[in-house]
Amino acid sequence: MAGINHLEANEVAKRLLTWYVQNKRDLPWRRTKDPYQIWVSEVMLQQTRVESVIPYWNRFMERFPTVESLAVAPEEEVLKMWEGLGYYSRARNLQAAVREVNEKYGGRVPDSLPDMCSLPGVGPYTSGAVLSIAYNVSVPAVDGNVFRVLSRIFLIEDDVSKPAARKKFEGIAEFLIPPGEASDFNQALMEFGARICIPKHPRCETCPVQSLCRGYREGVQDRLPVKGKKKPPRPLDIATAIVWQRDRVLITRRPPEGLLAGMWEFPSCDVSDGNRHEAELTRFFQGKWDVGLQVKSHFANLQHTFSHLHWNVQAYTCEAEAEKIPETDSVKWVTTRELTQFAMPVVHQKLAKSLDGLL
DNA sequence: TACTCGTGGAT
DNA sequence: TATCCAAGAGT
Repeated sequence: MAGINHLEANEVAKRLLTWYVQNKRDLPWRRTKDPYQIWVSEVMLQQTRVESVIPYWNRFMERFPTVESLAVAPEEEVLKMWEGLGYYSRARNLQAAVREVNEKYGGRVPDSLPDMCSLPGVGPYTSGAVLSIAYNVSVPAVDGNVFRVLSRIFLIEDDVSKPAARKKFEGIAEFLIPPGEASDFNQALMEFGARICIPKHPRCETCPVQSLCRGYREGVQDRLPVKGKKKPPRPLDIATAIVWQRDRVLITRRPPEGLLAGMWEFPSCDVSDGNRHEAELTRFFQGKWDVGLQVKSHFANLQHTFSHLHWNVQAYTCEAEAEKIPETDSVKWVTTRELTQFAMPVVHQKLAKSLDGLL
């Protein structure tokens, strides 16, 4: 292995493993060896904090405890269970993958890398994580923690935001795995990164591998890993119509692909071109349902920032001829009570919450 | 390769 | 307050 000898590797691995066994957190998905349940946890944990995932995973396991229970569930119910977690294509891909496992593999989660990796939503990290953690297969599972930990210990200055860096880190991570210890060791790398070798101000004073850490020795641990800077979110102006008909309000379902795919929302349109919101909303309803829309009053102004977008949402209370807007698979008239049954993005949940005062 | 795709918490 | 960013994958 490039610049790392066996003695060094063995010592680093041994100390991380020992530290993990003595210090690991009691997380709910660590109480099971069920590959499906571990898989679900890994998907939920993608780009998401442990504390956020715990209640979602507990509810999800209660409702969908097995591959088959998730495979046969209505997609809308799965999405509702995922509401608030973000990256909703994870839920759609997970169910598609589980259905594939149910049919092609008789309901047993694959224990081979090619099979696992071919499933939708299962990439190089998740496939390695499930195989190693659930089946103890000796494959690497390189996530953001592992990039950070290895880049510091071995002083690697490759830009980890570039896909090319992954190969090098996977090679080292695999090289480090003590024979027969893939499950604990891969989790040790991640747990260590989450608790000791943290992004800012790493706790080097209490670090079990301090004496072996090249980054610490050179005093550069705070500048690792090397990572390209993100672009700021692009601003987007949105106009939203709160359309009432007696005690019911109009909601529509977003398209099955793209931002917030399949989520329900109050009818909205992009008004970033600077046109007047009333005119744009009226045109939107005219084009979609061939119905007139009366914008009554400004209702709320909400800001919401996504990874790459910044929404400025202006919501208006409106009136329209409800008879001309029939319900379909993607159009519903619902009471505020029924609203809670539909998966909505957080920004529209906030609008929904403030609707109660309107009735 | 670079961009898309959410959310809430830490600094 | 602004920025970063957390157990990534798809295109």
